[in-house]
Amino acid sequence: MTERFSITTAIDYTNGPPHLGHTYEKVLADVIARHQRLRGKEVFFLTGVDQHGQKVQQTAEREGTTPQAYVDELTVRFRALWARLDVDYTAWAATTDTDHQTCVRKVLQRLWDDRDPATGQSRWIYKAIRAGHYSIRQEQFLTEKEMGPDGTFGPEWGQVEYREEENYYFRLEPHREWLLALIDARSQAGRPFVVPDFRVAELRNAVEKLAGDLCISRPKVRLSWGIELPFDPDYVTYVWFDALVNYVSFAPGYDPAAEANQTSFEAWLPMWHVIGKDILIPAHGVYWPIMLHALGFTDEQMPTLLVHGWWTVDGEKMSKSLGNVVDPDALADRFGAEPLRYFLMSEATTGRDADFTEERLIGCYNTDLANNLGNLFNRTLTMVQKYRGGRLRRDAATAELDGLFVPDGGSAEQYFTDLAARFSELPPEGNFTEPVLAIARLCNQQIQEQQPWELFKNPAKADVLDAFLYYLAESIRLIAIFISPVLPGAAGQMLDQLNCGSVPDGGTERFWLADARWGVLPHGHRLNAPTPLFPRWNAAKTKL
RNA sequence: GCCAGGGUAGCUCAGCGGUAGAGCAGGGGACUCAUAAGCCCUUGGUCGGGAGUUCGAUUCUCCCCUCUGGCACCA
Repeated sequence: MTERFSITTAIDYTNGPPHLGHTYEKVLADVIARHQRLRGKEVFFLTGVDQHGQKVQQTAEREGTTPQAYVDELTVRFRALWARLDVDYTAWAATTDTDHQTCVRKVLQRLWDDRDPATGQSRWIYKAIRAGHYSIRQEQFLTEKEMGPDGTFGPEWGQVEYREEENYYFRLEPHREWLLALIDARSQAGRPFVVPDFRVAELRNAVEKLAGDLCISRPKVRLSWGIELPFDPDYVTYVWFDALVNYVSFAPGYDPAAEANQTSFEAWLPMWHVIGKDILIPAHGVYWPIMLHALGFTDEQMPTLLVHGWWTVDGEKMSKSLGNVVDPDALADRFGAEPLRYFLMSEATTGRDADFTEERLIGCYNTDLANNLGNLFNRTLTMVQKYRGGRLRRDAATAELDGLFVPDGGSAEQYFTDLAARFSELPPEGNFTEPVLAIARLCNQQIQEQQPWELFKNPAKADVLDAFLYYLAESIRLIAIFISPVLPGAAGQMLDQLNCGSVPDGGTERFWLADARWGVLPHGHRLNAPTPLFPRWNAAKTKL
């Protein structure tokens, strides 16, 4: 059976347009998903939007529209951006979707119905009254630690009122020891629960200090924009049991009412969740695994959390008040979607914060894409056209070139096999651009070394020239395959220029790691004339 | 205050016990197939500071400074 891989992103809150951070996360997940597909896996890739909650309700009211109309409009913008950036998800999560709402209600019902035989009470959910100061803006009760020295609350909380309110709570503490054991076991097994693993200790600390339970409801009288609790129509679900459930509600074949997970659904577990560092603790690192555990998911079915950092702009935190929020659409307008994808993936070290500057984006584009990759394609194809009328000879004396590309004198076959194996083993948080650039650099070096223009002048060296051109053609075909997760569009153009309309063993997929081996282009194969893939960006052009 | 992660060439980072590395940026050179790209050479670092262990420390231990996250406390 085909191996499976599933990956999700956080779902974005539809209270404002998408920014660079949203974009990075989706591109990161897309690149990982494409890499897995390249390896022949069947991929489930879920992303989407979180549309409920008080802020949406309030903004919609303020703008004189309905919450649904308001979120629909923003949702279109998110989807349009992902389409433009070639984010190739297989399922779309929107929390106002009927199936999702049904699933959330079933999940809650199941936990509500899971009774302790001794008391007859639900083992996981209970109702309780809580009194205290409540921030309307932040939708939460405040504790003493938020109170200032003078007994008042800071302006960041907005209007604060004293309130007595009855709500439903989800028990967290009974799962603490289990979660600690899971975190430790996963680290010991070499596949940490949180990647990169330097965040594991952070999460562990948070779990050790876990206290109190999770409030999962809001009275309808003050928040109507949400999913009604199945066991109490006076309440709607508060964010986590709505938003987090999307990971399973939109997955194929999940049925919360079933005793055990269905095999059709289990086949997609465990999942990778790509999230920002701000929502690791407590949402994804604490609430979510505990929710899954209460629902009967096994330890083996628990996800891995891939936690990425944030983007700053010119060294400063992105914020609306600073006015430095980067609009991904504007960047794509100016520089193109693919260069933007490339920049995001090569500039950021997964897990850490990264800085965006326009200079770096342009520098990265010119150096890597125009000068290195693009120019390599252009010069290679041009030489094949000029020296051999566009045709390759596969049967030339390749043995003469063995060892040129490999320090220890290995064969071309071995070289390609090793490269493909190494590329295949890249972890999801790995660097997908540098290994490809390394191949391009090697090719550029070898061109200088072999001096094909001299070989061309010497009829006695005709065989060597043929062999060398074939070697270059195969190398750039390999590059096209390897770079395809990051630059799917450009990689397609690369194969077009190589006249690889359909890849031999690729089946329905155009990019297939199985094709990343030596000697695929047939004898007499005709390459197309080159067109520059990434025209060099210069300052004059920016003024156009 | 506690926990974790950083502090290595101008920039982004790798190395993590045995004479300091890569890419980019800067300087010089030879070449011409190419998007004035590429290639070669090169400038540049007492590897945050101090002490210790060791034949030997960027690499291990301790202390300190500093940045980033998380947690807590005071109020």
